[in-house]
Amino acid sequence: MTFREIPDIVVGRLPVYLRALSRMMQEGQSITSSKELGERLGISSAQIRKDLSHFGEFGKQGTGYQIEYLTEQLQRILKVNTEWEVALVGVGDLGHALAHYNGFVNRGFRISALFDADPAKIGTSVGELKVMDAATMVEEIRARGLKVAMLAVPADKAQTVANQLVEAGVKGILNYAPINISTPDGVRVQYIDPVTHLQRMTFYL
Amino acid sequence: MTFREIPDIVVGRLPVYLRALSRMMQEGQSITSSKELGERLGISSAQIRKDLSHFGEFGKQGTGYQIEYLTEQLQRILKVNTEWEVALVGVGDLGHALAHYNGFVNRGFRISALFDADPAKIGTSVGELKVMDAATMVEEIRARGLKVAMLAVPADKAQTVANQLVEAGVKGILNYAPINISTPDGVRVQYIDPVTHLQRMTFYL
DNA sequence: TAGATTGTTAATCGATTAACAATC
DNA sequence: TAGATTGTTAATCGATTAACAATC
Repeated sequence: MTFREIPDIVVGRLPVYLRALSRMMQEGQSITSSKELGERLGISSAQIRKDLSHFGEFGKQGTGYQIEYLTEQLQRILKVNTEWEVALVGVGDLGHALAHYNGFVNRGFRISALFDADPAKIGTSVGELKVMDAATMVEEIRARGLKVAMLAVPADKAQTVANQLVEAGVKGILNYAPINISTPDGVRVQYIDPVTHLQRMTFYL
Repeated sequence: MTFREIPDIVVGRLPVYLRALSRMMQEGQSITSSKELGERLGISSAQIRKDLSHFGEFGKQGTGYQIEYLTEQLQRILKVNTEWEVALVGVGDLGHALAHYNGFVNRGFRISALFDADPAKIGTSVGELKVMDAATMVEEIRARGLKVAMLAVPADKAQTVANQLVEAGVKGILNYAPINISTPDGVRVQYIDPVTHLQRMTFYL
């Protein structure tokens, strides 16, 4: 029952459950079952029940799950019941799109600092934020106590910037650069590379 | 040895291998080993050898793998040795960023058609492409024979547009909308939702 | 040759599923 | 009560790893 024993693959499915539950709630539904949720997601009902059982008992026999209650519990488990302030490094096209993205709202994250090394970009405004000089990044992130960052810099800068983020105390990095980066134990990295996803599909075509 | 027997999880790692190999090649390296590649990626050397063994024998005992040769083979296996033309639906901030993204080059993909339903966007230029009316999408995609599409529309439009893409003959959809979509057998969907990735990290913080 | 590394087998490990008692 | 669905156990299934003969 301690966190260490929870398989990472289970943790990875919780956000997907959470997203589907939020959707159901938006649609006015108040109760669901592992069967219904599974059908929506293409996952077996047994797996959903098993996954949830790692964390406690959230349902009721014969009835299912109160969507609002289960949502709250999953948010608590994933620690997204409060809002994490996120640093965004690299304010190119992708960085702009992320800075304007309104999909973070109510899902536990808010971009609160922008950094770029390009003098032409430093000081400009993107949404409500001003782009700060990457040279001040370590200091700034540390002072604000930011623990999560998104990396949207070119591939050949990614490892260097990642090292700085680690130095600044960041513990989770969402890496948009199409390159693997290495970090010390205790620092998590997630990758978003559209091409790897596309290549995974073309195999089957 | 037929494709049906290859585990999907293995297919999912091939693009990662390919990316690392390209990087090594860029760095002027010409030979690598499963050990070295594994260390770069945080994967065991045995797993890399096992994964590759599903498709053939690409290395040489005592030496390792010729990076150029292995790259070619992986490109062929993933069918990215030629360029896929990709339709992009939804030309908001994210769509713009994707349209301008130069990371597709030499990795098997090229965006060749943009669609949006917003009259204010239809006819405008993004890069070298003109935004087309979403109303003509099914026809246009079918006529061009496009098989791959990226979906960057709001969540509440995603399923409807996905249905149209399927109707148009698309077999692979990269979905940026934060919602699960359902498609018939034979149509693959991959998801990119930054928030699910972030939530997966905060669990451990 | 000596050293290194592959491809593959068998063992281990872990994840998924089926089934069902408990119970709402 | 009858029907439905949970949480959990045990069985099944699949993926990873360790080990090593083959051989460059």
